[in-house]
Amino acid sequence: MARTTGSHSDITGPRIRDVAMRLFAQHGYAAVSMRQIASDVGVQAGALYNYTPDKQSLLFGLMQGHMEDLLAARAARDVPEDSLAQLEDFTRFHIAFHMERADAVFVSYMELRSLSDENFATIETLRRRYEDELEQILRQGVCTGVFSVPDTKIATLALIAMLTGVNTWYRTGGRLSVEEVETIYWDMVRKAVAP
Amino acid sequence: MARTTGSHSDITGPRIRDVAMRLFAQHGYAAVSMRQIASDVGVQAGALYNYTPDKQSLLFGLMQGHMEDLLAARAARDVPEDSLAQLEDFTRFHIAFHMERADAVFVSYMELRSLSDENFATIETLRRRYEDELEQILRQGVCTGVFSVPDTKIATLALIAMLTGVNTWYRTGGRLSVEEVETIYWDMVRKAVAP
DNA sequence: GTCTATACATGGATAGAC
DNA sequence: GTCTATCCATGTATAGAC
Repeated sequence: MARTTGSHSDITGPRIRDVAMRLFAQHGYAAVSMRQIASDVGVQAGALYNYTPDKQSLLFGLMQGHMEDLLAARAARDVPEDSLAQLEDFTRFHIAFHMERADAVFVSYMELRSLSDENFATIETLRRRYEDELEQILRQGVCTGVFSVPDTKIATLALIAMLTGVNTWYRTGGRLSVEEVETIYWDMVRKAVAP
Repeated sequence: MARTTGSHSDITGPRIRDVAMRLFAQHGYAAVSMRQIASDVGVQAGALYNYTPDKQSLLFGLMQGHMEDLLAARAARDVPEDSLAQLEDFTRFHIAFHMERADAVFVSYMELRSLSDENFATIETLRRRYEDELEQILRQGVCTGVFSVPDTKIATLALIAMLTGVNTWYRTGGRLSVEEVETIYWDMVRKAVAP
């Protein structure tokens, strides 16, 4: 059936999000203009406001979407029984998920300060929920003597920082596959928390 | 002796750098205006240009100064003989140095993309030189069997990411002293690279 | 060395025609 | 749903007086 010329609501929306994510990751939220986003999408600046009330909401939607994808993907996973297998599963999941979404990870970490207070609180809650999963694994393992760490909260943050650091150097098409990177990091994680 | 009223070249210069570092860390380079920096310093915007040719040079000077401080502080240290002691020394040095300069560390990492191509290359060279020191320690230790890591380059980046991650959670005046934090991280680093 | 004043570009966001 | 045109705020940087 016929559609009015120039009407692409089902295409333009996702395209705006894709382009904004890429530009925010590359140059930073504050350094990217709505005109630049529109130009890359192939529309005029005014058209963007059919999809987002303002620039801040566009950023927040991207970050919230990323965090919810992360939690949903994590929740969809079968959790092994013993602590060591759980930690390996978390490590491999974290690396694989984050390597596939370099832009979203970068934006979600770097642009926390660009969020309004209210939006920041929302994202922080989601991020904390994810961190808590790792801390639970560590805490239980410490209880049963499978792991030994000086402080489960600090170890959680230290491991996540280490794992997310993959994004600073990994480039798709490099000499290592995702699985090889997973294995390299798992080796270090396993030993770092060993008794 | 008398000084012309309103003349403070020896005070204003450092103040501009301090204020700019703090504001860049808090809001990001692109989000901070020269007017805002001037306002916090207590001068008019035009006066800033007696101290920096432009905003980009101000950022670059801050980052270059930080990296040179880092390398100088590192070079001033006595290097222990055996690999394990070298790694502990590096770990404690990195944490203590970075914890004391949270703003500079944050800016130097987050604002790499705000640098011009030429300035970026200069900073990258300095950063690489620092990373190479850690990689040398790891490489030698692997040779002599003191350490075992899957890949010294990746291990270097993983450890630095983990250590620098302290800055995401540590706040001065918290429950842990700098030395306690050093010890907690050293425990994990030591084990992570153990054979 | 700092000020006031300003040139000039670019930003977010909106109004109304199609 | 998109466009053109525009409002108005804010940005970097400079000129010239003091």
